[in-house]
Amino acid sequence: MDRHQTEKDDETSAPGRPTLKTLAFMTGLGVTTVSRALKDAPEIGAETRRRVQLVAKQIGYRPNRAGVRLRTGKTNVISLVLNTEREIMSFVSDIIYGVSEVIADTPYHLIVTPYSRSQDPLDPIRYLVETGSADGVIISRAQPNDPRARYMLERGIPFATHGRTDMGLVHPYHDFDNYAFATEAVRHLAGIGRRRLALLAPPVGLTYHGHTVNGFTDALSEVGASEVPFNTVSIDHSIEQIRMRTAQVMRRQDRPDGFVSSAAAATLAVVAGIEDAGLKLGRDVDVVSKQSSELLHLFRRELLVVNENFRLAGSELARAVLGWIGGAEPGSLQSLSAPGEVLAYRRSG
Amino acid sequence: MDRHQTEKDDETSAPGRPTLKTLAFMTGLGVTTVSRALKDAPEIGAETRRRVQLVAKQIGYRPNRAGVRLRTGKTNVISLVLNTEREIMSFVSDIIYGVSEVIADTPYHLIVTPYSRSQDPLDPIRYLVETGSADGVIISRAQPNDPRARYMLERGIPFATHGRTDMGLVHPYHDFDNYAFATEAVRHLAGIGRRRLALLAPPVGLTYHGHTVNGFTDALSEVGASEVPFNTVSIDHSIEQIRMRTAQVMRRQDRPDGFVSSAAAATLAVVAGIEDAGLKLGRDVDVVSKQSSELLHLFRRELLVVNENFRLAGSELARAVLGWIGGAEPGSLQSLSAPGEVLAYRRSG
DNA sequence: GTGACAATCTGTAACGTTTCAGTATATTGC
DNA sequence: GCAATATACTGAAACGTTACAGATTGTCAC
Repeated sequence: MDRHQTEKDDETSAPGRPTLKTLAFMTGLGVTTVSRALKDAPEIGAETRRRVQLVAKQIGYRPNRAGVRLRTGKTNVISLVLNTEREIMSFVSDIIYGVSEVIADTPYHLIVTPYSRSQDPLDPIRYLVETGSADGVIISRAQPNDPRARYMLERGIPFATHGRTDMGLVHPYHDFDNYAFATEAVRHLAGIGRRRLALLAPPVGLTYHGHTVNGFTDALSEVGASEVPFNTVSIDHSIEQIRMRTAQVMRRQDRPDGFVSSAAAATLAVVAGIEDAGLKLGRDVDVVSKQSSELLHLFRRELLVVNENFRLAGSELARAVLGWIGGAEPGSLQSLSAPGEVLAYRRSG
Repeated sequence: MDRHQTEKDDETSAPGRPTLKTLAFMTGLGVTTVSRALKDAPEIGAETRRRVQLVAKQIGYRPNRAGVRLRTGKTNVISLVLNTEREIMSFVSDIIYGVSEVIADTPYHLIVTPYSRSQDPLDPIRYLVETGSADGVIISRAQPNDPRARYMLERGIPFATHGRTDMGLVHPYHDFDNYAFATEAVRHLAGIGRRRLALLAPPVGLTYHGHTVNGFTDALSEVGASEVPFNTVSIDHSIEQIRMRTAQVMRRQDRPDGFVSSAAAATLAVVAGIEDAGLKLGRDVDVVSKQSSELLHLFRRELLVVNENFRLAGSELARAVLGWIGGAEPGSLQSLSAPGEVLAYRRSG
């Protein structure tokens, strides 16, 4: 009766995709043996192993994800959690591709889990953890005291953050060295004679706001330049708001003669504001901006740029999560990307 | 013995997330009844139904995806298939958010399936279909004779394409009316006195290349303007190539006095090329460009723009796939987005 | 020859869900 | 009062996988 049951289905039911049962029938072995043979278990004879693997390859066997997931809890999914309104456009695109590159030859799938302004950023994380929807999570916009990181750390679910936290807790991250970016930017501006600098910073809640501001102010005192306060807007504000505030500050007599901007789109707004005030980039004022795709030099050739590679960030983050899932020490999965030189495409005037 | 088995686990094993078994124990019903009650099956008493649903809500029951998927084959996954190298940056970002909006209050997850230049575009589709990894697929960069669409149509897997095909086969799609875009662009340029126009078109293989070219040439003869051939580059070419070719053509004496460009990034390159040749936008030549984020007017205020909304495209595509999955007629799930007016931010000179 | 032991292989159960084929109980027709 | 039928519920089996606890050999020491 058992025997009967075991054999009745498979030789006839060819149409579906092959399963362990199919392989078992074809090789004349038990499904357990096949299962173990496929993962190179030592208690299976070497020849049997090869034989099973050969047949599996030939007929294109692919383990059923639902079966594995149900049995083991392993989802083979990495979730990328993104803010629907606030992420930089090229960030989304590049980080996805970066992650994809790394997981391409693994069984992992990438799922994108979005959340919107109105929601608690913890919501999507809770969902993922409670439903066990992913083996690992990547979050962006890290905060010094990040409830999401804390939450995942408590539940023991592997994750990596884009940006660092500052809670005395150790976890994988990848970050761009925004302190170095800001200091280099200030030094460069000082080097071309700029002395009154303004910073268009990242939004206040995020960790790299602090890094950027610190780099900026440290370098200011190093080179003996002064700061023109410009903290009523951040790169998260709308193009229009940034443009207006820039125009305002540029119309004052104590206006800045140099800007440091943390994002390319925001830089477009800053330049527009400068020109609204009737001033000329490269003559009256210089702007150093981060950019993630090499387009700013087309916009205004006088712009000074520092490149940040989000695709690299994506790869690093993916590597970090996979590493943690694979059992590596979280502390060994942290990386910091150094900014390159400040690039001047061409000076005008 | 059965009895014993059935009851032994659940009252004690609280820690894990609730399953149908948990609910069955709590309500004193069988798992079958609970399962049916949760999906409002008519053969379950009205009061029982309400009771089960109440308890389920209270304890936060969520069906286990792996269980459902294994049993029914339903994955509750939509896959967005993207070309790692060729997609427009903002397209990736916006379409993901557009899709997300629509699937937010459904059980669907969005997985991103990338493929690179080197691969056959059919590869990722085959993978998805063979492994049954998604209930529905969204593809971009539709071709007149699209093997991916044909393949999925043959296997009966629901999908939607960004862009139309032209194979006499009916399937859901969303498209921007690029024919209308091109005609409007040409008319506008003619309206401001431009008579020798060049088109920076989409790459030749894609369906909307044809739409754009047809709109362009039809409108040319309508307004009695002439075409300056510019088909050695497309918007898929690199910034540098487009820039160089533009500069070349602008140095000839029979140079164009108007451009129509199908993508914003490419437009930056065109403008750079124009200026390389020592000419001035808005005086010597005008450019009408599509854009998907409202940034071009910051770049050069003389640019003429037509907006294309990729977030909308994402939503429409998601709605289309879900509709097909839900049993709607594929032919009823097609939409075309009309371009708005050509927007002139400010004329110079 | 026998007991011990390693080397290979195997069946059963379980993960959580839905479908199928029932089983009780109440209701109806007559 | 009894069969037929509707109503409300139920257990068993199956989806494909892996872990567990064997089972069957063959080999070796003595």
